Amino acid sequence: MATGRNHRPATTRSRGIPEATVARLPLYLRALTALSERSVPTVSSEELAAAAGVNSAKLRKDFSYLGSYGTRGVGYDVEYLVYQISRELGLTQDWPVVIVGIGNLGAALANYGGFASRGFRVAALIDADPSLTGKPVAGIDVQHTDQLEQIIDESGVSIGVIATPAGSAQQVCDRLVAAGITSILNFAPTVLSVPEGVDVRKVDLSIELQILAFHEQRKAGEEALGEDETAPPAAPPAAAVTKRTEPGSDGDRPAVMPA
Amino acid sequence: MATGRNHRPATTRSRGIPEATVARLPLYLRALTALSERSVPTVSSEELAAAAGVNSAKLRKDFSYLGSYGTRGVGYDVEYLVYQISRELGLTQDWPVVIVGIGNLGAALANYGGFASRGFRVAALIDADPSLTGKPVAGIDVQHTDQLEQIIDESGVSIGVIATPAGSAQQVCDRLVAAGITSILNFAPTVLSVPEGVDVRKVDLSIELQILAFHEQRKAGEEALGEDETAPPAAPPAAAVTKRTEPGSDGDRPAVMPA
DNA sequence: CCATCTTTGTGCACGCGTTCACAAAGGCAT
DNA sequence: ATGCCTTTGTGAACGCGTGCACAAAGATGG
Repeated sequence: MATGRNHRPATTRSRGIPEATVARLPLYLRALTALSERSVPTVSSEELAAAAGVNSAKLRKDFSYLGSYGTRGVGYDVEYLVYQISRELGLTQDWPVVIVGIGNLGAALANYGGFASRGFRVAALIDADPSLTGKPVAGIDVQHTDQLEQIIDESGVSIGVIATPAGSAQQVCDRLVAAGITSILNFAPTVLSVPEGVDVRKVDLSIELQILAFHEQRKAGEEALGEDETAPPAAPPAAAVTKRTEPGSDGDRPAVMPA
Repeated sequence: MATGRNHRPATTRSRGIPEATVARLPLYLRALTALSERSVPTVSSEELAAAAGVNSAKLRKDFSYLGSYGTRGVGYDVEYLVYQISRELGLTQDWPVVIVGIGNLGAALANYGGFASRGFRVAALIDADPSLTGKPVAGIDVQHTDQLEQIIDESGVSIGVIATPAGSAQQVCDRLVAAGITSILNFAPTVLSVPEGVDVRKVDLSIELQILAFHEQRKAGEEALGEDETAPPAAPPAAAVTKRTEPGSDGDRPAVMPA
């Protein structure tokens, strides 16, 4: 089995900044950017917290990890804070990104305008389908998987986006890592196995919907109480379960992949 | 200010099941489905944990919240577990879903085959652009925003997906909620404000990339140690910051929206 | 029927994250 | 200059989540 890697404590305090705080910095940055565009000079923690959708105490503690950038009695200087957070997140430099798997989702990602504005630049598009090779998507010619290593080597990208079917994801991942990629954003519904030192973040629409369904069911169950909620459908070892998923119809493509 | 809502403890133990466990159930379900398709009858917690990318102790504890579905010395019956988790997540019933905002992403979502296999059915597509009205996307005719309330009322959906630009998101959200939607998956880069009882989950590609960039920067900084890492760029109140984001270019559209 | 071996289920401890509450700090008006 | 008022920054408490480690349970072979 090719698993067992990719398990760090998940609490790696990178330079003393808690992971939970890092995950919220982009939220603050977005809210601050909006304020900046409206030429608002300063904000209080209360206002900014409301705009970011978090607790004000949490926000202040988050900022305290970055340093004392506020002024008591006044608040935070918007422009200065934008810069500080941008710098902390590493957004003051340019991050070339390669997208592998130019299906419906990959194409959508390539067209995403929010990349450039945050310092992310789509450096290359790669797909295994020969019929796509050479065709422009979002103004960039799609290149064939065969040249993956060469492309990464030449463009010097360190962040890869995987938007391939699940079946190819691990293979693509391995090649990306071997070619020098150290950060991967994975849209394929698979658990990727990577060596230590490589970061993987995953986005899975299906999972989010399932979590919503859980809460939705709970809400419905509370209203119409007294349903046949607790009725064991079959014997534990007996396996006469209505399978909803016919083989091959799912778990094969990432969220948002076309047919 | 129209904020201050949408803040529940985030630790709502729905029926005793921790939120963190609920978030992992879809992972287990996916791994189990794969095993089921390979006709594997039983799995141990160790094997399944490896396939799902989690700790085996964590997995056992997660399952313990659902009940004692395993057999000591043997493991878990795959089919039975698939059913139990599906039932717990509410996937044994059909969940009609409405997608609002048929841009590049919305269209990609509409084409996503993983919906149906998990019990999610795209009931309607809605967009504000009149030129899209009536045109089929993924076999479904796009309908105009004017009919939003009517559509939701007739189709009886309870889950809505927002893939509109950020500027329209809150307005769309309000209308969805008013029409009876109680669960929202938000792709727009905005903090949605919803009344109590409505669940919102957000997916933001830009945020994920920024988190990756942070770690990537940290990795690079550790290698090339001794950089001018700690060099305050400007005075705090002075605001001569190189703004990377020109107004309107960002924060206006959800991740994966076309131009 | 008994012994052995595997694997579950969980009690317990630990650590991170969140929140409260308040003292310190700075602006501002008088 | 002085006092008041606002807001930050943080010490401390609490709660959830995670992982260890082991006892209980059941299957399996003799």
